[in-house]
Amino acid sequence: MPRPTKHAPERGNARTRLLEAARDLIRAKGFAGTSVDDLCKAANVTKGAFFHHFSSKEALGVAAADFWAETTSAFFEAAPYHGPTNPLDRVLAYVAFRKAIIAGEIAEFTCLVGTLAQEVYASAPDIRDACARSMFGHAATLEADIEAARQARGIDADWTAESLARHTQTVIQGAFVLAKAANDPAMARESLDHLDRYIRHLFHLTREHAA
Amino acid sequence: MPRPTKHAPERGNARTRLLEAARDLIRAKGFAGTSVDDLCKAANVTKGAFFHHFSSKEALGVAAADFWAETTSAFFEAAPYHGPTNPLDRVLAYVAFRKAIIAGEIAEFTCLVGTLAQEVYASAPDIRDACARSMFGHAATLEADIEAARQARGIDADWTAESLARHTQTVIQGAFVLAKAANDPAMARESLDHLDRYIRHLFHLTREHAA
DNA sequence: AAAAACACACCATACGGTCGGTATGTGTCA
DNA sequence: TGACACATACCGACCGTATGGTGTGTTTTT
Repeated sequence: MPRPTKHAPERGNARTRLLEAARDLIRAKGFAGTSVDDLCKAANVTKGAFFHHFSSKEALGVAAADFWAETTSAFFEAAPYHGPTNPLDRVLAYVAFRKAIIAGEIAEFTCLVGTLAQEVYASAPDIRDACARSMFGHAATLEADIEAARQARGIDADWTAESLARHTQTVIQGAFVLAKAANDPAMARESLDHLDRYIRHLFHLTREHAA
Repeated sequence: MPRPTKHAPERGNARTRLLEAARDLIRAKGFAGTSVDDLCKAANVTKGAFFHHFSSKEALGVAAADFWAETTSAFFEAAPYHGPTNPLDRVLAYVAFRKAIIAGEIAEFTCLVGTLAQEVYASAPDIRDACARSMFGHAATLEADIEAARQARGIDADWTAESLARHTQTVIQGAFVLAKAANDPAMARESLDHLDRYIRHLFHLTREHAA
């Protein structure tokens, strides 16, 4: 038994709890709109702990983006869309999966690094770059399947796998913006249908083809 | 001659100058990251003038979104993409125009209401709704041409003009997010090429078709 | 014993907002 | 036409609080 002491929150994971609080609060209120005190309250730690683990609020922003990259990587690696043996089917399954997880509270399915980058791209280059690493790193995980599908189906494309992979992220990020403006997740799902249709067109698929 | 007085900035347009400052500063630093003092300094007015014209900072946010809606409406109405006689050509010309104006400083070509909505959608519903009006109002200006093109070309679509019009905005908003993260406008233009290709596919156009 | 992981009181400043006052335009009526 | 009343536009000092950040001390782990 780990012998809990007088302190209710377990010691040694304040950093993680702060990063989780950052992930949730920043998605709901933005970076500048989330104060250090807010984060400490949500993580159930004091300011001392905060500045013990992060040299500044901006440093937490960088760490939060890195944390997002790690957790989402693990999440998508474990996701079911890798199942199909056909590369193109995996790509379409990815889009379907992204659509499927757009449900519930907006703050819970939207993207931390998209929000963060849009807000601080000019005032906090370190955070922006961490966001870029997460976003484009995730896009890169799609490239191999897209390229394999392109060659397998002999598509003479005037686009690259890299470019199409990035475009999927464009649509997803834009879908989040419209969903927030309309306060309606359906607005985001709608655009993922267009993305699905676009990819099928690129690969000369009929709409009946099952993903 | 209007007889200028001892005051350097002309009297009577403080409100407009504040809205212009808001448009520029919020796009660069975000809403929460822009203070009332920042706005006053940029507009060359005092706080007294600010709170004379706006009851609160949030009220300014709403007014800035409305101001954006007005100015962009005028801008797009006067834009050259309305030239072609063919509705589909006008739609493609719109996409080309949107691509063409993505150049220079990021803060200067990105969308105020997209940034604003993404940041305050949960904490300031009034601002969010004003952003939605601007964004979806603009999208609606494309619907007629899309629908006309669909009928003219006899497309049996499983999508609506309304939905495709919104999707163009999704791609544009997402393109801005990626451009900010990568700190590179080319990242945004790239996705507009995919949007152009998608629309051509939807309408069974060959790539050679000139817009 | 030493280092890491906190807690907490405290600080300087920046923030949104208020308030009393002044300058400028505008309508009205003799 | 001019004088007065009134409204609008704007100024700038001030207020209470929230903010990011610090310093010192205490607890827990190694």
